[in-house]
Amino acid sequence: MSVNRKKLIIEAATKSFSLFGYKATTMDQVAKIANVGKGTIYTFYANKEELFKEIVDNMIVEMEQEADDAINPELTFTENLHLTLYRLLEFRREHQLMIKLFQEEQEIRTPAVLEMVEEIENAIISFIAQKIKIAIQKKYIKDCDPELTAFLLLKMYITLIVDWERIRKPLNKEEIAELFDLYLFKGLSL
Amino acid sequence: MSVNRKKLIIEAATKSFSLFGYKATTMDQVAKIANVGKGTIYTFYANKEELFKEIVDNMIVEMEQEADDAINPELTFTENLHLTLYRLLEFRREHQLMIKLFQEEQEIRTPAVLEMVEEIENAIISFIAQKIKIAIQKKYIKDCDPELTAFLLLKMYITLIVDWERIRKPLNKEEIAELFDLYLFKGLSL
DNA sequence: TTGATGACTGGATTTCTCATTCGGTCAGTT
DNA sequence: AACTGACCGAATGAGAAATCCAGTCATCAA
Repeated sequence: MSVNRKKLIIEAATKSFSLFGYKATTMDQVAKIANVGKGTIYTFYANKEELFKEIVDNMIVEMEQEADDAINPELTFTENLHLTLYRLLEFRREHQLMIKLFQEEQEIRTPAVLEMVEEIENAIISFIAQKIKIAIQKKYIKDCDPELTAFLLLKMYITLIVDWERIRKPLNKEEIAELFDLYLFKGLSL
Repeated sequence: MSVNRKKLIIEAATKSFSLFGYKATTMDQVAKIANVGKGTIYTFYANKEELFKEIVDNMIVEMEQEADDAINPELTFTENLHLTLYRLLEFRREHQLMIKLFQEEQEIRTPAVLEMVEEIENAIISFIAQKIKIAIQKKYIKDCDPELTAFLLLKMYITLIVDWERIRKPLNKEEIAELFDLYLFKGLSL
């Protein structure tokens, strides 16, 4: 083959979805950026949604890698969990495609986007649940439902970082780590 | 006076807002149900929004009374907190006006409704924060920011009852009480 | 004279119509 | 056989016209 057309398409689509979101990206546009006939895209992907899924799945892999990189074996489980969650939320906050996706989820509610956002949430929860499962096995924490715990941890994290900021003063990284430790690990009881 | 027109208006407005929501309730409709001229409403309330606020504020008072009724002095603080939060969320789930409000908040996003929903949330948080503050004074729980804690407790409760149900099997009252106790009071650490 | 009223107004919203856009196909080209 | 882009029609958007409704105020009844 002369050039890797599939790669060109993926790059073009990533660029376009990140820049304009799902709805505002047209297949003509992707074809043009990729220097490829529109029909060629359909030899690799059945439809726009499948192309989108490929791009999002790539991003999820990238995100999980970043989260893994945040882990430092020198630190305790709690500290690492904090770092991981923080990195995941940072990724959500900084990554162009994520930003566009959440915007589109809120404002336009494109069904394909709602679906993908759900997939991203599930990927995050599975990722955390995996870490929790290991922590239970290694007796770092009490026995509990890993999925439910992961779900709760994430929600609590989002509450501390995003929701609380919306109504009161934002918290810095250290304060969040402290609160996280207080509420979920030490517990409120004396 | 022959009849208490203000009372008639409040009753009519409560009925209409509960049945049709804010947007779909017309001042003509309220006037008709109350058997009152439309202009009369404007002698008591400056505009539709003020009338709405009166109705919502009445509901908040009712809700707080119900939550207080749920408290049983024989039980521990944790158990009572659980009962209170549970009752608050039950009220939210059962009360016709609440249901309509949350629906309208999600689907139509009427600004006046968004504002009122926020006021309701704030009322709930203040209510819980008050209980927390007392619990700290009486040394039932660790020292912590009462507002932030109330906020987190409520969010966590909603997560356990509403959000988790959406993606997995719903939890019953006892399971919630148990999880609530595990996560927030005992903590995950061994 | 005063509290009550409902016809009236105009800005906002909805509905209808027509024009445009874009996902997906396929006949033709290389 | 791989690739292309003109073409199709369903979906969406823009614009105009019709309708709705919050809020006013001239009028009325007591």
